[in-house]
Amino acid sequence: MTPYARRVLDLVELIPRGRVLAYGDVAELLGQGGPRQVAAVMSRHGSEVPWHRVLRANGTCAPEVASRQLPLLRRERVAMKPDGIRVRMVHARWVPDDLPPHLREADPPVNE
DNA sequence: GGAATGACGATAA
DNA sequence: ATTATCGCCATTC
Repeated sequence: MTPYARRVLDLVELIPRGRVLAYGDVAELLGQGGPRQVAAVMSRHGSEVPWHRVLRANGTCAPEVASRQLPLLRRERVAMKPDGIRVRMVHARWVPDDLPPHLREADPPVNE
């Protein structure tokens, strides 16, 4: 398990029940990597965390896991669009007010 | 160390 | 609405 993967999982752990983040949101909050890097971590280690609270930016689930993910989201009463397969990101997206310091940057600048 | 990979995202057609 | 293209970047070959 790489240090980067560790931070991704630590952040996903913090997503409250009933709220979600896009892969890209996780990357941006960490200030490192991108959506695909977060997705790669979830693919390998997702089972260790509330993986179902991470999905695509447009509110859809990754096709590979949609059949398992959708019921879990509904069970948490996550706001869905009328089609029932897309999350209303504008309502369900989690906006953390303060994030633990250790999730910030991998190598903090030793200077400045 | 360079190339390939990929639970993505934004945009264009 | 759907498909195609390209950028992204940590990890893995």
